[in-house]
Amino acid sequence: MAIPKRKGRITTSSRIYDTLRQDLVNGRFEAGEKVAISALKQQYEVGLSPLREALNRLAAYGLLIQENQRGFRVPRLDREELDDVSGMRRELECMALERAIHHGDAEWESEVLAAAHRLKRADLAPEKVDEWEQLHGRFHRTLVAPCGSVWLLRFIEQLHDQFDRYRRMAPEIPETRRVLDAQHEILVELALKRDARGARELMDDHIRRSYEVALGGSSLGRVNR
Amino acid sequence: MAIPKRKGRITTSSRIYDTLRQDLVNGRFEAGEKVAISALKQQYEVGLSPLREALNRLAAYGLLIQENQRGFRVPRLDREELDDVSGMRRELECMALERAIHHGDAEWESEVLAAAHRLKRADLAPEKVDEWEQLHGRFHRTLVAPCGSVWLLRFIEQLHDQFDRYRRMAPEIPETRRVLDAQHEILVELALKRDARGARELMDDHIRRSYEVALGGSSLGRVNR
DNA sequence: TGTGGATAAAAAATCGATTATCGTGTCTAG
DNA sequence: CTAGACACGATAATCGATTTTTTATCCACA
Repeated sequence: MAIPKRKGRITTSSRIYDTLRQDLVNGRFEAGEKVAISALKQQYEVGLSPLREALNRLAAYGLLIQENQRGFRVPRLDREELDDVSGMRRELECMALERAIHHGDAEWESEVLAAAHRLKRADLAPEKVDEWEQLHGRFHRTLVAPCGSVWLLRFIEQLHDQFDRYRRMAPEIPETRRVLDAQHEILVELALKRDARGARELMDDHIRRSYEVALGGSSLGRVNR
Repeated sequence: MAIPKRKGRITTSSRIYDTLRQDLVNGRFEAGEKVAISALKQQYEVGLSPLREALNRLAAYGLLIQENQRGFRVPRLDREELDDVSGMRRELECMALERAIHHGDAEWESEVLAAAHRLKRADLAPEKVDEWEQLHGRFHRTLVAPCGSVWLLRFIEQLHDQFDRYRRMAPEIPETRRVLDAQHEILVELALKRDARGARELMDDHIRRSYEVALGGSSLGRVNR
């Protein structure tokens, strides 16, 4: 994979961090797999130091597990973990949405509308899935952006990344996909109408349904525990 | 400062991480200060690589700010930030306490009692403040431990560290200190009585009062913004 | 057959040195 | 004078090699 070299004040370390984060969220690594540092080194064509710094950051962020003297591992996919992440997403994202609806101004309304539109118009071709994911993430971020708490946003982002590890493993369920997409539209409506209560409930349902989808993948739905 | 050279499966990197984390939380660095890497290297007697890895982790954790090509800085103390941290602490810690009261078993009750007792009996001498802080942190962690969510605990821990940067700068207010200590006792009572509602409210008040204390330090109380 | 222990191979962590970038002060053209 | 180019010392980032630790392998011996 070619990594764009040379781009302003970007350090190798942060470049490889971004790339790895994407790849981890998108499930390009086997869950539970041990990270072969020297393999990554070759694969991404970076040196050891920036690579290790990136891995350290990813571990602190929760996308890797660091074990002293025995390197890094990709966290396993675990039913309980998914339950936890989903539950917290519901708590925090609903909280944030409610606050955003209180504080958001006209500019926010415009951005929400724009983000929703871009998402709706996005190319659904399988090879463009990354692009769709990008827009989807941005839509959700835009929605809660003016919640007034930097830390809340930070936690939500983190949970999103965790959640997406599961969801992106899961097979598509066209039926549910349609519902989820429709909910995006309604979320916008409710947000613009400043219906905090309604938006909150819808967001809760939205995440619950996404959870159902995420559960479908990675054989966590089965009784394998 | 001598760092204990423990054997076992501890890496230099994680050792220096723990030490720096402590020192950052305890305000041993000037807020806003630029981290002089080579100075730390000497001061803590470690190599560059493990030191940089630790700094990267701390930045991902939120105790440092990383700016590409210009190293690391200690975050400034900022009134809005403290408001945010306190607000989130109230939301999350109350949530966790309520859940812990639901799920906690007899073993938990014992541990809460023990932790509270150790805290109460702790030496209050100024040179033993680190020890008290240790016990205080452990008490709060024990209280919410069985909340059922690993991520919730993780976030709370992170917010605690942020909060303590402010609180430990602040001057003692013996009056308030007495009230806060008394609240610890009552929190235990309410927890054992499984009075979720009451405990929640008290925890909220507890954090509000701590906030008042934290605000006192670092000249954030003044209208300097 | 299985267990313990020595040892070799592999991987992780760390070091010492090099390279790239920033910040600052100085100089010069306009 | 002043804006901009340039050079240089300081600092951050990265590299290549070395040390330390873990993991795998093999063999003696009960």
